[in-house]
Amino acid sequence: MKPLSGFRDLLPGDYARRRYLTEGWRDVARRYGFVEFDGPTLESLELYQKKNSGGEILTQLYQFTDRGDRTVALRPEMTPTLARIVAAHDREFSKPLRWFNVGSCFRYERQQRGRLREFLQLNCDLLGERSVTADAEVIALLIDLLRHFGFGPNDVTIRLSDRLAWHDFLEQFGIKKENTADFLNVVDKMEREPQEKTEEKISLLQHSGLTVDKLRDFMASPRIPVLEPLLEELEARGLRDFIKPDLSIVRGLAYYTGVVFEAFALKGNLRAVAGGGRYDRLIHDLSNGAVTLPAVGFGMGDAVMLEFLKEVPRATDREASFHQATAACQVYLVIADEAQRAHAIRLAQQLRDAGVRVAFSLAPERVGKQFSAAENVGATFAVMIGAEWPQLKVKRLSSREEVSIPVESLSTWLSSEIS
RNA sequence: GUGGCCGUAGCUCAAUGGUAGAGCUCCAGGUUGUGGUCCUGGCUGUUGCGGGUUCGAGUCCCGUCGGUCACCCCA
Repeated sequence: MKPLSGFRDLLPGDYARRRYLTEGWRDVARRYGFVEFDGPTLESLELYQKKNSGGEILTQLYQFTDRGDRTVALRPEMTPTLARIVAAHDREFSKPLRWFNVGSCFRYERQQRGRLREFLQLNCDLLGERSVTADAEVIALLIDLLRHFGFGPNDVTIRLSDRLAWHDFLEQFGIKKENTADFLNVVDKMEREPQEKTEEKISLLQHSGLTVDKLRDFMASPRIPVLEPLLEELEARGLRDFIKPDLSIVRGLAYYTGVVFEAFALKGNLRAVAGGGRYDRLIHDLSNGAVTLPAVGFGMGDAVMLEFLKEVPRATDREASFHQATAACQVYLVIADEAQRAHAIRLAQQLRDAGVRVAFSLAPERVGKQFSAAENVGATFAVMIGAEWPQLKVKRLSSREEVSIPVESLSTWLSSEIS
């Protein structure tokens, strides 16, 4: 019996990796004053259809009709849920809101490395603030998340763009607002398509004098005026190294209105590890105009991150030390003399009361086996309880150093050794 | 959704169309107090599944399911 395609069983080792990731996410998000919230995994299909998410994501929905004849969908992303919740509780919170969430999302896609049908996503959103500082704050949080896991500017780049730059550009050529979305779609694809195809697409849109060359010139322009204030803020934070302005980033979701960005892994042939942007109209539209809240945020997926962590040695080392520090057990009691078992069990209990992670052999076993078991559960120390009770031998398994100490000083000894 | 490659023991893999194997893991031993590298023994397979060709199919053909890579797109 295997799980469904694109879904995962998490064995303890896998789950430890997930914990490393999610604990890091929460730790860094809280450093920025973000608070955690959650919402339902299943939503009304309508939430995603209403001009909101738009585009590709609608074709990837896990949707069905429930027993009450409601058309529902597993959430493919968190933002519509967040927007719905915030619109409903607008008056209960002072602004701005700094909210984050860690939860499962679902997309019916063909799976490959770093892409699954159920994945965990970190979502961080700053709501109720229109200023560029809010954009900077959110992008700084994204960068700090990456730095926290050991990634530097040589490992990952934030490609940064702004849809406003495109709106201004299109206005010069008299391209109508209703054609903007189609046009951004052309930009989104032009990196990957032959020039003739791009030309053909452009000619289909009503315009005056726009050519592919002009488009390329614009995209190659060294300065993007609308981005300057944001870049200055990031410079002031010392995070400019991570940023690469890139007008080809427009993103597929329909609701973005301003700055958009994607964090790209430069190693391991991976894909975007995170993406987001400003969506100042989503909450307004979702609430039919009842609530207007500007917002900016991003999502980061676990599937790509878990692969990415394996690609960068510095990140891998950092993760390894986490796993060592959180191993199943710190102390393994080796019962060398069965006559002392009662003492050993009492000792185990005392240590556990003191917060130490302790295990021991549940049945009589050869000392050699017990040492193997100590190794296998990742214990730092083996404490041997034998005929010389109440004297104990304490062995550090990594170095094989052994000291002999009386049982009453074990607790003190351990607390000074376990850092 | 489109295309390429691959499905053999828990894992990694082998087997010119002719009796399904190895290494690792796991389990039990190496008699009575010391583990990562020793020795011995043991367990596990409807060769992904279903058809077909053949005296005979893990091997060839078709379908199907699963994995993987690329496209697509994105976390």
